[in-house]
Amino acid sequence: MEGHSPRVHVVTLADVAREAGVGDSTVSRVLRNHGSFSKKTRDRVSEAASRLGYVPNRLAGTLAGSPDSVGSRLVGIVIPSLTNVVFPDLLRGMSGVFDSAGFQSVIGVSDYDAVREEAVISALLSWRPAGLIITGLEHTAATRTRLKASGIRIVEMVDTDGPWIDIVVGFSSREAGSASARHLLSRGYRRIGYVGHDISRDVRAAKRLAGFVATLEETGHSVVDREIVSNASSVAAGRAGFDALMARSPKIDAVYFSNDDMAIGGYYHCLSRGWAVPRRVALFGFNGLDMAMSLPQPMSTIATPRLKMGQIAAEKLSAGGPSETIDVGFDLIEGATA
Amino acid sequence: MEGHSPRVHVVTLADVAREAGVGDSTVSRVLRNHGSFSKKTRDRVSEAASRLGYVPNRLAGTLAGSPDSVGSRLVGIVIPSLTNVVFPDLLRGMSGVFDSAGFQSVIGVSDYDAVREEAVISALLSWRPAGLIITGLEHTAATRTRLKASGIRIVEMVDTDGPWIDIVVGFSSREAGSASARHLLSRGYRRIGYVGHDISRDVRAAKRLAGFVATLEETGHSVVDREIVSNASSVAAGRAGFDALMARSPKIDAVYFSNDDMAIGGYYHCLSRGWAVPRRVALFGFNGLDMAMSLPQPMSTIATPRLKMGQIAAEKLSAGGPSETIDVGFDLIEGATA
DNA sequence: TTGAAAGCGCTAACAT
DNA sequence: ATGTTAGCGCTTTCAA
Repeated sequence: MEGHSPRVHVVTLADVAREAGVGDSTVSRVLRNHGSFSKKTRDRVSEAASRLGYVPNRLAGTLAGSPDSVGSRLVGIVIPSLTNVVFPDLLRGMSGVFDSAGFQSVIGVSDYDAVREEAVISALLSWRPAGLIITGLEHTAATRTRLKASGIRIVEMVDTDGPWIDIVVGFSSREAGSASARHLLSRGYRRIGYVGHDISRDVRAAKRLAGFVATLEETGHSVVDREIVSNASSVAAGRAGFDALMARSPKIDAVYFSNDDMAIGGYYHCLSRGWAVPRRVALFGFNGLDMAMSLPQPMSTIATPRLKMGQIAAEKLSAGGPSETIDVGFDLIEGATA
Repeated sequence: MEGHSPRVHVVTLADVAREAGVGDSTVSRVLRNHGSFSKKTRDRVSEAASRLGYVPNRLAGTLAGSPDSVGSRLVGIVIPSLTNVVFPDLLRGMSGVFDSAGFQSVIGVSDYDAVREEAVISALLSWRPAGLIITGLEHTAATRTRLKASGIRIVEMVDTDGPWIDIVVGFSSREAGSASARHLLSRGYRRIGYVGHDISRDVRAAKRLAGFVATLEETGHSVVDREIVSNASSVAAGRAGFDALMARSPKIDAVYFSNDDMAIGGYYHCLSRGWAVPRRVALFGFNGLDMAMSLPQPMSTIATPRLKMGQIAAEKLSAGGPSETIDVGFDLIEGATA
């Protein structure tokens, strides 16, 4: 800290009060437009405040605030990753709602790791947020306990398959996998492969695969071969995985990908190889990304209501109703690739 | 709030002190591992703390903290949008640094609007952050004044073309545009078009275009036709804009896009039309996204060090050196599309 | 090594 | 309608 800051005196509420020639509490009332005061004092105060460039200290405000109003106008958000487009979309959904509600969000990234998540949640809790929005239902026992003990609103978003804490907003990952399997079967594909990214960390991708496999097996079918790349999902990873899979099992007639990024990689590979899609091989993704739906042949995939989930999660957090589970569902997109 | 919370008593430092049979300040010292205390008390205190499930209240801690330690372990981040992949990448870069430094980040979205930005920054400032990372150099006069008066570290990231406040981490958008123009000219393209998204809001896209046009004109050339779509940038928008442009000016031999998303749309259109790239028409993007580089023909584009910018921005914010401008540069990728 | 006491900047009774 | 007085939960002198 050298560039500026010769120990800047930050303007406080007391400074404003002195400047306006009124008491502290009057300033507080005027600035929060709460309680009663004459029109004249209102003007004097707001004028003094802006003349001094007063910025209220929310830390102090929240600390002093009534013990009823649990927490501040801060909300904590925990997402597994910023790499995956899905999460920025969720944030975007919340953003609108929180903006109009006057909430600020503190964001933590768990990196798909329940232990890191525990640490991140502790850190967020120490800011005494009004509530927490977290991703998925898989948490450590300690996290679950601490969350319940916190007494604040907890929203778990994205997935609905499992035990929850307070409010859940999402859809069934397992069911999404099943629906994908049913679609491929109904189209007549029988030699089905899978290309996925590191699934030990992405629990929901694992659940989709589980639902997918279960549905195939219920009808006497199976995944004939699978290729798991060790990295996070990406177009490049999908392309490499698909290449490896098809080289090993060329008779495969349809591939289920862990998500659209991966599936786009597969599609690019088909383009390069000159393979007709879906004649030579059908492709099925997950997410319903813009990039995937705008391909020369729109991807067959499952579109998830990410913005909507974010919005609902934010609304439920700020509203304060009973605990509940909201299933937002998903849409199977019958694209041109499967 | 009904699900749980029959007015939960949140454990305070005083509770821990009572439980451990010591004074408040002792607990404070032990928990922050600062000052001196016997090994015995250390154990008693930390045991009591974990038995009670104590979560320190950072609001109170920061408020009480020394007036020297400007601000908390909170940093404010302002980005224009969450839609554009670029910004999550920047956040990701910061995330790692802040995690290890024990900082929490509060994020605000300005929606490419200087007036909204002003409001967002005020809101962030009210949490008394240790510093602020904001995007770009274009701010309202009021924002600039308030930022300077705040006395905290301010990092402006992404762009270096213009007047700054404290620390700048980025590259020259104008120069990126120029480099793109030079590349297309050196490859022999002469009938050059432009397809862009709403540029009145995205200042940096406008600067790139300005640099691009200036360089063409310096060498006696010009942009023969341009198509601006009114929406935000997306693959679909790029495709539509490119279609319109080529329908109107079919003789165009190269197109400069406002970014990779848009350029991918153009590429998809060529695929659908069966146009050979770059023979029929060359394409040039901006950003260097995974999606663009993994195309059957890797996109010719400019890759920007987004993670690195985020990292450096975060480091500069936490480190506290003199004001400075750090130019991280960019890489022109000689792909297969131009 | 430890405790007591004085705030940090604000809000919320309670007076007036 | 407005001022006065306690705190909110913590950190930090300053004594002991």
